[in-house]
Amino acid sequence: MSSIRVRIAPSPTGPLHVGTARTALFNYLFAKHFGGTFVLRIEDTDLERSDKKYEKDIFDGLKWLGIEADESPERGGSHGPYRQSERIKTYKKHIQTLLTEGKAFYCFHSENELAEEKEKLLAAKRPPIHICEYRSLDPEEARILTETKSDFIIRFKTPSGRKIEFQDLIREKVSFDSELLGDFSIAKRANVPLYNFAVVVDDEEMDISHVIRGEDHISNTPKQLLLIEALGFRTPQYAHIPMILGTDRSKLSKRHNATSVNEYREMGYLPETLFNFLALLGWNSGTDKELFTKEELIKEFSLEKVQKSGAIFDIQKLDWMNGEYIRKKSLPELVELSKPFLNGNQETKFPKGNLVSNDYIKKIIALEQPRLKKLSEIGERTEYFFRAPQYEKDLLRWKNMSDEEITASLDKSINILSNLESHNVHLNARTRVKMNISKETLEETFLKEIGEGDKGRILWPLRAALTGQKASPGPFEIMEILGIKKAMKRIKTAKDKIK
RNA sequence: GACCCUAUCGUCUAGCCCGGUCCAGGACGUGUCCCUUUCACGGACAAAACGCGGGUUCGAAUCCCGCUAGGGUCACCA
Repeated sequence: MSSIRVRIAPSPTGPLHVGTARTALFNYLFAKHFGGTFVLRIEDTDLERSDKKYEKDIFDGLKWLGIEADESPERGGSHGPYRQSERIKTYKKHIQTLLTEGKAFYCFHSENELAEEKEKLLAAKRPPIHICEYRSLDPEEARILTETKSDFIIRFKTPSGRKIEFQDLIREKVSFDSELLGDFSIAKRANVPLYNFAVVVDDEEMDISHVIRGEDHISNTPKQLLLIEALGFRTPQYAHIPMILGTDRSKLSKRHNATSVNEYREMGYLPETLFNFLALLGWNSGTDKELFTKEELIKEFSLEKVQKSGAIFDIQKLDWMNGEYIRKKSLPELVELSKPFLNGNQETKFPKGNLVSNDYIKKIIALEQPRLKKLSEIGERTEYFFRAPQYEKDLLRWKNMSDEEITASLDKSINILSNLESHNVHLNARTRVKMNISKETLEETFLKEIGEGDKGRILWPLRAALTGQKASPGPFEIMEILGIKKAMKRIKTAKDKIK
């Protein structure tokens, strides 16, 4: 059995797009499932638009997701170089072959002429394809012309009346008529290869066995097949995967969603979330299982289960899944992951002179772990642990309590707390260990004091005074971390608000 | 406009190849309830789909044809 080699070939003209990442993921899963090789090559012959900074973004994004290439510009490999810009010699050779065999020709039309022609055809409601008059120009004449004219491109002499068919691994049989292809371009100016030509050459020379790519490439396939045939190359297996759609069902665009992997990373999504989520976009295991580890995905993945129709990127499901993965994290891991999101707001969240211990952060994060959907939420949600909360006095009101009742409620809390506090001071003095009062003790004491009544009458104003939030963890857990002193201070502040 | 691809709950999808077990299953989201001072977590329940029209068949989400709708592609971008 011949070995499986797949590739992705992003062009570094923008940050790593989630669509590209998903294509990379499918290629990766497919290759790893069969113990094959995953190649990452960079399509950067379009120098004007390519940028090293984006190349790095692509490498980093893929690495962050856990999609490691076996061969790439960074890692090297047996089939390099892996940047198109470094493979120019190879392309030249094959362009020359096509030219001398009369399968390609020089075209001396100017861009303006071409644009005009296209416009006319479109206006006449005809397919805007270019069948070039230069295709039948005498090769010798053409060669002489290339010396005088600098502005020319090389086109493939598309045979007419051919039916081009291929078996797509996902869509079964797909067929095209060569008549609709026109004499497509394969290189510009001084032998700079164009996409359709370059992929074909690279795929051949890199021994690519399976081409798994987005559905938007279906219509490129017949051109590539023609080139493969003309050059006498081996034909890879094709699999065209559905597109990722925006909420309006069109191609995922910036207008409706974040589109780069990096943006999701910055929003506090975990790499395993995105890995899992992207894998499920257009593929499923055929079971009810939805949460998969990378290893499980590699084991389960198969092209037969890939969907044929496009899939909308549903951010709500992504949020849910991220929450699931956040809950799966061990606390120390989550603390490490959360730190960048806390440090980002160092100024406001950690006021000067208020050094916060790792232990303190750990406790806070433990409290938020079940509620978190995105790491980026952590800063805002835990702000009241670092500074006194700001809020309107009405927040303190439970149901329709009067101001007097609220004051009484807060007094009661102060009462309970000061009793506990003095008891604790004694205890700490005896054991010489300074300890906060545990949430269990707090809860037990409060519940005993409240008795059978409506717990909300005490607990809501208390929690509101502590956090200044409509929603938060419970007061006992908060006070355990915050300490009785600060808690009492906040309750007093609340009382002042009522007055 | 031409060509190509696609079509099950709002969304991701199972089922379709090998018609009956599907008055269509799961998940997200939504709603109600339970837990609960609040929010979340957890639990229970509910509403929610076979695009339309013709066939074939005793029987069609499943097979065939047409229509419609959506998307993609038609570069000296990739």
